[in-house]
Order: sequence, then C-alpha cells, then structure tokens
Amino acid sequence: MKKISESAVRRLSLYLRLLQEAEAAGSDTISSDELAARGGTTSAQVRKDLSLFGSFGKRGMGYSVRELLREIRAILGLTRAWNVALIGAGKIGSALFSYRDFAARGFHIRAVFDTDPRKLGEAWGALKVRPDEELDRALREEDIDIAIIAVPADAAQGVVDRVVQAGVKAILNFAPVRPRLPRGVTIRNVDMTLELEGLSFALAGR
Amino acid sequence: MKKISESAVRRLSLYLRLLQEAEAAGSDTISSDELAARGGTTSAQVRKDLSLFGSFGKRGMGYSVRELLREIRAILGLTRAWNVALIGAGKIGSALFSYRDFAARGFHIRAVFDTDPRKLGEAWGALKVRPDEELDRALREEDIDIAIIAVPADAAQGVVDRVVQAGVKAILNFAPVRPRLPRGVTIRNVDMTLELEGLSFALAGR
DNA sequence: CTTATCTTGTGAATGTTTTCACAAGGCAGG
DNA sequence: CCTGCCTTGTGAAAACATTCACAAGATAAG
Repeated sequence: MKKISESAVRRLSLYLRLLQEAEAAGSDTISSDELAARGGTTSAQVRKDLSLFGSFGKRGMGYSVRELLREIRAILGLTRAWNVALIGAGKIGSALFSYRDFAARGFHIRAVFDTDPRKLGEAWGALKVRPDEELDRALREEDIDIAIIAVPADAAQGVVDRVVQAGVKAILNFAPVRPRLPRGVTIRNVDMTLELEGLSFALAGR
Repeated sequence: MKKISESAVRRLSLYLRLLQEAEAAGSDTISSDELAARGGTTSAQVRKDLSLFGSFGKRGMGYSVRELLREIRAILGLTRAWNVALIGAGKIGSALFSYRDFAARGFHIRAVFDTDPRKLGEAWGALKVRPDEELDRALREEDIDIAIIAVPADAAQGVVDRVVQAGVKAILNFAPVRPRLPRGVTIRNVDMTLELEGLSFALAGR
C-alpha cells in the first residue's frame, strides 16, 4: 500500500463533510468538479485523492453521493466508534466536551481528568471529572483510543508520556508544545497561536 | 520577493516559540541543530527556512537567541499589536477569550459579538457582548485587523461576508465550513473534527 | 600565525504533491 | 446501433518542498 500524505487525508475528511451536505440537500450524485468547487480545490485533485483508494465514480456521471460517503467513511475508519479521553478540564476542555460534532462522528468522550482539586467530582454530562492519579488505570479500563490534551504547556509532555505509556496510539494536542513521541504514536497539534501568527505574517507582508 | 510557503511560516512561528523558551532558559546562542531537535525537524530545514529572509547566524557559532527572536518577530509582523474581533460568544469563543497567549503576543480582542439576546450586554473582561447589528460599524470603528469566527456552521458564511465587506483582511475560522472569500483576504481554518478524523485514519490503517 | 573544530548558507539532488491533458467509458436521444 | 456529450481515472509533466553535502567563514588554542 502506498503512503498517503497528511494533506490527502485532510481533504478526504473535507470531502466527507461536503458529501454529507450534498446528501442533506438531496443530491444523488456529485461530480469531482462540484466537490472541488465546494471544497476550494480542483477537480483533478479530487479525482487523484480518491484514486489513491479505488475507483468510485462512473465516467460521464460522477459519484453516487451515498456510495462515496460509505467508501470515505470506511477509508477514514469511521465505521466504528472511538473511545476518547479528555485530559484537562479548563476552558478549552469544556468547549471541546460540549462540541456536538465529535459524538456525531463516533468520537465518544469516556473520561475527563484534571489536577485541580476544586474541579474533581464535578459532573460533566454523565461523567465526573477524575483525578490525575486515576489516569493510567482509566485509560486502560475504558479502552481509550484517542487522548485529547488540553492542559497547560508545561504539563503537556508529562501527560503525553503517561498516555503513551498506557498504550494510547493517537493524541490530539491543544497545548502549545511539540511533544516528543515514540514511533507508532500519531499526534495532531492544534496550535491557535501559530495560526494567528500566520495571519499576522500575511497582513504584515503588504 | 520569493513566495513563502505556508509550512515555512508555520515553522518560523514554531522557532519563535522555541527561541522564547531558550531565552527563558538563559541561552545566549542556539544552533540550527538544537532548534531542529526541539522543533522536531532537521537542521537543514531550519537553515533553509531562515535563509528565505536573510543570514542571521554566525558560522561556527550558531544564532544569537536575542537577535533571532527580533528578526523572526519582525518577519511575522509581531512588532506591532493587532486588533481582533471575536464573533460568537459560545463555548469556543469563551475559551478563546480567556486564552492568555493571544494578548501576550500582541493579539488584542477589542470586541465580542453574538446574536443570542440572553448573552448581549454580558461583561467579558472589560468588554460587553455586543449585538450582531453593531458588527459592521464596530469593525471599522475599532479598526479590526483580524476576525475570529466562532459561530455555528450555518451562520459562518454570512458572518464572513459581512466581515470582508467591512474591510477585514484576515480571518481565523473555527466553524466547520470552508467559506468562500474574495482574493486578498487570508483565512486559516481550525477544524477539530478534521484532526480527529486524521487520527482515526491513522488508527484504522494498521 | 597556523591548525583544528564548528556551524552557517546554499546550490544541486532528491523526493513529493499538484496540475495537465487525454483515452476510455458510460449515458441519452434519435 | 450510432452520435454527441459528459466525466472519470491516470500516466506524464510541472511545480514545489526537503534533504544532501560542502565551501566558506568564524573562533579558539597553541
């Protein structure tokens, strides 16, 4: 199997969303041109991306929305549910917890952790905020697939180490650090300051 | 002037952070090797990135931390402050509002908007949540450079259109849509579902 | 002053991603 | 069944990004 670039995966994920919108709008089929226009890319790019995984279209006709949805879901591993742990019950953690899109796509938050004694025991939906000490055991017991790191920068590397030690293979990191990781663990960093600085660069260069 | 890739700008922003850490740790100089190790890249990449903008190092010695900080800040346009508007006073908006890193880097939130009548007038720090109707006027009056979009998906395109109409040239978008934009306006999309799906893909492919 | 040691800055080479362009199919209408 | 019109899937070309590799400059020590 060929290596798939991160940007190709990102775009697939985007196509998935566009297809859901098309389905909601009642479209039965969609062309690469249409997907491209809605996604801000080109039709050649769309076709190349899809061709990495198979031939899902009909020449002259485009793609069946229903069918392509099914294929992309399968490619992205969205046919099953994933167990997620949220580490850090601050503002960002709280915002993520109530983000409905996650559950809608099969990402279920099974546990929330924090170190602040005042937060421990707080009810978050059906869950209670649990102390740091339970982290290692809980990750295994709840069979957590993905850890979301929403702790301050200086705590992030420590949390990452423990999470990895507990066998978690995927991390979504909101702390403004680039944690060291062993091979075989995947991380995605969401770094809002970086994005703002990118905008600053664009504004300044004119 | 050559075209600078988005990933190069991202890395510069990362180097900036690493340099701040090095400065805090008391280092006077730093080599491309060291920056690379801390940033998870290679020394050739670091030198190439910097060489896009000039020669800031001393052969045999590395870079002066102080001086490189100054240079990168200038490149990224961080020697001045930027006026930011936050549109959407929900959970995400609230988390962003209290994110201290923004102000620390010169991104000052000057106004907060929402459509929910129950939120209007709420005190957010020294600001009050303002109604949608004031958006257009306020963006101009407060001389807003950057708009942060933290509204539901179906409202995002409308907000983007108004913001652009008011002359804003940079947008940080948290809504899960890819808004249409005229040329000359820069957008950065922060799309958390996309990131999670990227992790799902990595987990599924094993 | 000379030598040994470091680390930058940068062309050239390599690798990766995007775009081009068109043959191959598929459908509709007559 | 044939013609005209679409749109896919995909090699090949072009554009872009990263890595290599080394001359050149800087320092320090003798």
